[in-house]
Amino acid sequence: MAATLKTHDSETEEPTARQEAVLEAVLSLMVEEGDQLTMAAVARRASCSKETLYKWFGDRDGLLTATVQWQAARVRAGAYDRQSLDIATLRDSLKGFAANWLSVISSPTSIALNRLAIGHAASRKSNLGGIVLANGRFAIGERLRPVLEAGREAGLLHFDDAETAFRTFFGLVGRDVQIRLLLGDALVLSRAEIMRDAARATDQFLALHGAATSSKDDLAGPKA
Amino acid sequence: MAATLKTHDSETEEPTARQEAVLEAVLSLMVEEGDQLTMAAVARRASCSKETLYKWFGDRDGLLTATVQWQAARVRAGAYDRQSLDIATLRDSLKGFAANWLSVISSPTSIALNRLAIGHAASRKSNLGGIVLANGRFAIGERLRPVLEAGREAGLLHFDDAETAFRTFFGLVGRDVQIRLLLGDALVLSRAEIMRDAARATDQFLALHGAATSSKDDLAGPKA
DNA sequence: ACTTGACCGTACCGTACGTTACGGTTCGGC
DNA sequence: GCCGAACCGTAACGTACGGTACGGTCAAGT
Repeated sequence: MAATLKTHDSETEEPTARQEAVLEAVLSLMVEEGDQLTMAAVARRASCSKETLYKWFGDRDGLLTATVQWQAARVRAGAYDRQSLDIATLRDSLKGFAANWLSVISSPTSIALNRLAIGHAASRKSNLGGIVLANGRFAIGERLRPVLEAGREAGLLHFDDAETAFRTFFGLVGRDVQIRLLLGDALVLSRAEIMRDAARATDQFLALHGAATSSKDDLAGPKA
Repeated sequence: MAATLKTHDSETEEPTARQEAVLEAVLSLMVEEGDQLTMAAVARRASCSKETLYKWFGDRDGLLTATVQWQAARVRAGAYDRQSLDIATLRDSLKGFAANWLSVISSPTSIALNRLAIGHAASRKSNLGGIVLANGRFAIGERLRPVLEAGREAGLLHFDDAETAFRTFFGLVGRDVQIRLLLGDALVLSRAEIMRDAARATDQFLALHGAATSSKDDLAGPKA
């Protein structure tokens, strides 16, 4: 028997294939219909009964939580290992992170998911926003931190606080993209544009924190 | 008689004082309860009848639209006139814009309003997201553009495209603040932090686009 | 063949909420 | 003092949807 996915709060058993099909249905429904994310619609789309939904996921919130967690688990891209860390490798790593992040936040799935989580954050219940944050913004922060630290140790980067440096990078990459997309702006990012923006953001970040411009260190954290 | 506010789509008559009180009630309810933004609750909070709400605003969407437009109209801060444009004045202008923007996006009102608009953008109806975008992100872009252009004409700034330069500034200022707040992260920005972040973002922007660092021009738009 | 259990499809229930209707009150104009 | 318009408070209606119950089907085990 596939135990209820939501026995506790953080207990995350792997969903079965059939259950994954249900989550896929939730996701597709979220992306296509946006609004009509009703239990009946999910059951119809997934060709399963509502009773099964409730048995597997407890309630509507459990289903949404499971969907968010499942999708979040799929997003993780491969970690960038620090090989011979020269400036070219570092730049490529940063560009890779930037391009990956832009791809994620501009994908219809991410947009729908973030809209859902934001709507949920308005009401207090069930921490969808926290899950999305932990697996999006904070996950990429944790994955990028070692790269930045390694860059600093190799003398390629200068900054005081890795977190602050990351947030600068985050801002340079994302700019107004996510908020515009969430608010329904018809902004399309082609693959080429993503690569171009990733390169631009990386160059800007290196201009601020790269070792080449040694006189810019203080920009990492002005003395309050 | 106070005509219905939503006779057409873009026809925006000024609300009367009493109507403003209603909109204020909507806003406060949105901020406090987040979720429970029901017509009955609005009527109760505003001490008016539901019938009056429907007479004035047509339907729920009309009420929300009127609220968003009314709030948007209040946000406009004074435009910064270009006096003697030296580098100190320019820096102060940029810092002022940054601090103002950070104050806006971190205010409970803005958070609630953006959540509402984002939730609405999921369903296709009634362009709340467009209104918020037009009066937020794009309005500040339009107001900042002349400052940037003047800075360039005065030889204080270097960039190819004002829009691109603005988006860089936007990213440096906002970073991850808005998305984190929208997703319910307990991030508090004190007045001092806002000022510090505004200064940091301004310094970073000037490091990228300021005339002092003449070798960084190409960062405004790398050649694909 | 019979039982068991997982599951589908559908009908059903209760509630929340948008919307409408209506009686009562206040107030400006005559 | 009377009338009508604007408005308040509340009740009522219809619907959408979360959640539950139940009968029917299929497959596996005995």
